[in-house]
Amino acid sequence: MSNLLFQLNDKQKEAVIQTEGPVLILAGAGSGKTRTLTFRVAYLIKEKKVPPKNILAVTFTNKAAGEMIERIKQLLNLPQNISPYSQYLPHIGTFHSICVRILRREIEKIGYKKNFVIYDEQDQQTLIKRVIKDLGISTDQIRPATILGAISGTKNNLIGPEDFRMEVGSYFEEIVANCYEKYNEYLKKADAIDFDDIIMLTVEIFKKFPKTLERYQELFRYLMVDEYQDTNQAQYIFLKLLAQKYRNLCVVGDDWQSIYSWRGADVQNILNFEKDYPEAKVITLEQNYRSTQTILDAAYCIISKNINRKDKKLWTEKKSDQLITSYEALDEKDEANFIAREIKRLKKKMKLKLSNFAVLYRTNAQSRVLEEAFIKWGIPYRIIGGVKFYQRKEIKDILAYLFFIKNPSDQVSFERIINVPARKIGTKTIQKILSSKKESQTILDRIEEIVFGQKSTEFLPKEKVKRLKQFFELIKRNQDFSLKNSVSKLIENVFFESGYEEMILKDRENGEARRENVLELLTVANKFDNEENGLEIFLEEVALVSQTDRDLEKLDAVPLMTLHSAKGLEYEIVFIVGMEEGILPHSRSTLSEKEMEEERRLCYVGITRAKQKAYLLFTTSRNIYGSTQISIRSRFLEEIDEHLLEKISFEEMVKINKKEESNNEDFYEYYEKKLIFKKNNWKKKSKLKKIF
DNA sequence: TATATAGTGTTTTTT
DNA sequence: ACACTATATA
Repeated sequence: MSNLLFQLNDKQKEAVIQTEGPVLILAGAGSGKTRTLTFRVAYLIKEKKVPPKNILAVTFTNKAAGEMIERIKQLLNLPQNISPYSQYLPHIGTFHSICVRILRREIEKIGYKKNFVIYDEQDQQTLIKRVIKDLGISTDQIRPATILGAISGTKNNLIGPEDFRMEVGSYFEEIVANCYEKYNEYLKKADAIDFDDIIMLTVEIFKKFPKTLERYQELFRYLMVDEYQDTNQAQYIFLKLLAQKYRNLCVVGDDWQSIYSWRGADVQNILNFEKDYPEAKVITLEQNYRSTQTILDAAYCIISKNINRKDKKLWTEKKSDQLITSYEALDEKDEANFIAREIKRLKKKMKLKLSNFAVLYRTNAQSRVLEEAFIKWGIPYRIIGGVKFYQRKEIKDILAYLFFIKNPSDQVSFERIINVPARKIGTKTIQKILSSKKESQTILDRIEEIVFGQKSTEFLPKEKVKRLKQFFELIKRNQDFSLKNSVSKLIENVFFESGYEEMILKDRENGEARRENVLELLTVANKFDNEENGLEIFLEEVALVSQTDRDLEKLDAVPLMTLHSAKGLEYEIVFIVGMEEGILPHSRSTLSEKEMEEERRLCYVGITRAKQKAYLLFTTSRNIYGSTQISIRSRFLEEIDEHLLEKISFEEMVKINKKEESNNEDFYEYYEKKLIFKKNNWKKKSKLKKIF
């Protein structure tokens, strides 16, 4: 182990051996924070002889947790196939996965059933719409998403419906208060909790039951938290309560990379750590192992304009041989073509893989033009983020069947599947079933009653009863089936029997692809086939896992993603597009200084992803919401010192490419046309547009 | 209940 | 430009 410490620099070592008491590690971009954290865990176990089960490490993504477990296994020389719940491994997971585990054991204390289901964003949407409808609120003025956002923010601040009502100060808040109450009521009726509840209810239990809290304080004696700048109030209190007794709380983060405040993350948590824990040891990791000094300097130019931050100065031993390149494109198409061109050129010249590049943008809408250009130039690309696997309709539908089979009270899942595939059962019939249902009755039981009851045809038309009976039998059959068969077999069964397969294959265009998605789900489910209560574990995992780790990394392709998705990643060459006022910084952020600081951090995160070189692109004019607008260079671009920048004009770009690749017909032809286009000025734009 | 049409609002999304 | 949703109509 002490051998291993040689692999760390002095500051990192300091952070590792300071095992007792509160520790704040301010880890700059690329300073090896995950490495430090992992070593610290290994050090605690090997040198300090702390039992692994007394260590809790919290990350923000399942991916990060998975990677950390892998690295710790290696450091501790543990077998690869060891169970993640083994006593030889510390507890490592996201806030949500840790809290769900706690809730499964303790939630009955506060009157919930312990086999609750977890509603994701889509489920929440459906539920809140139902609430709004039932309360008779008009959606002309207020959008469901706004109300949901307000409720979520409130939950993140640990404010319950009653407390919220007391603080109501406006008409809008009054509506939110009403919705909040009913929303929670409906959740409870469906034995469901939402993402925010996972943390909030755990804290509630800790506060109400000191004995229970103490048990967890004893268990998690050593606490470590990654990405601390992204914690919200609820998570902050959760940690505070757990750390109260032993005060062994080590947090790692970088206030300069806080980019999720709009989701409730509070930078103040990291900025105030020393106030909360006056005896805290503060260690700053400033040596950067990723980028060149030029990149670090340029990034510093931008971040240094922020007032609300701790100061630090990143440095590197890497020498800089490349400046930051800025390119003024004619429009977004030229911008995209420049990148495609440049990637082709550099890939050859520097012997890079496509996955060594990355294109980053502020908004998802910007990806389309890029995709078109990559297709045109025949460059494989991959969109990171975007529509997630588990959010695709066919996957959600099949999962809803499983959820309903497992929990026949689950109203959201019920409404999702009752008429998919079409069974001619609409809102009217659904309404009748639900409103006639007794409190203690499951939805399925009520349907059974209707279908087999004496006066069934008085209650509903014959046709509907027949359809409902088919649905009832489908669910019943599969409930029985699920008792004797594996999850994957169950999925298969549901997929065929429900007529879902038949339905999606009618979609000539995407049917086959959608079918393959379901088959992909089957592959995921296979992993749970040998587990005791496979269905349960499978649904749990599916509710908490996003799709990030499912990216097929095999194919070499250029990753395209938002600046947010890029956090934590690194690439040799990084392109940031749309360095324009209104895009980066985004127009919605220009009103408040706080939000402007976040945009600046976003830009900082983007630039510091680059190991060798960063390109900053902007346009002269851009098509936005269907109309062309003249663009203004981003203030962030102006903030970078002149001597760090190399500006390439359109003509220079053409010259470089002609010289280096005069044999490429495609390219030659394209730029000839573009040159003519530019000479011909703006007036003829529409005419020439057709050529490209 | 399914489908056509007009109207609307456009950030970011680790769980 | 475009996708999504609420409303009208078959």
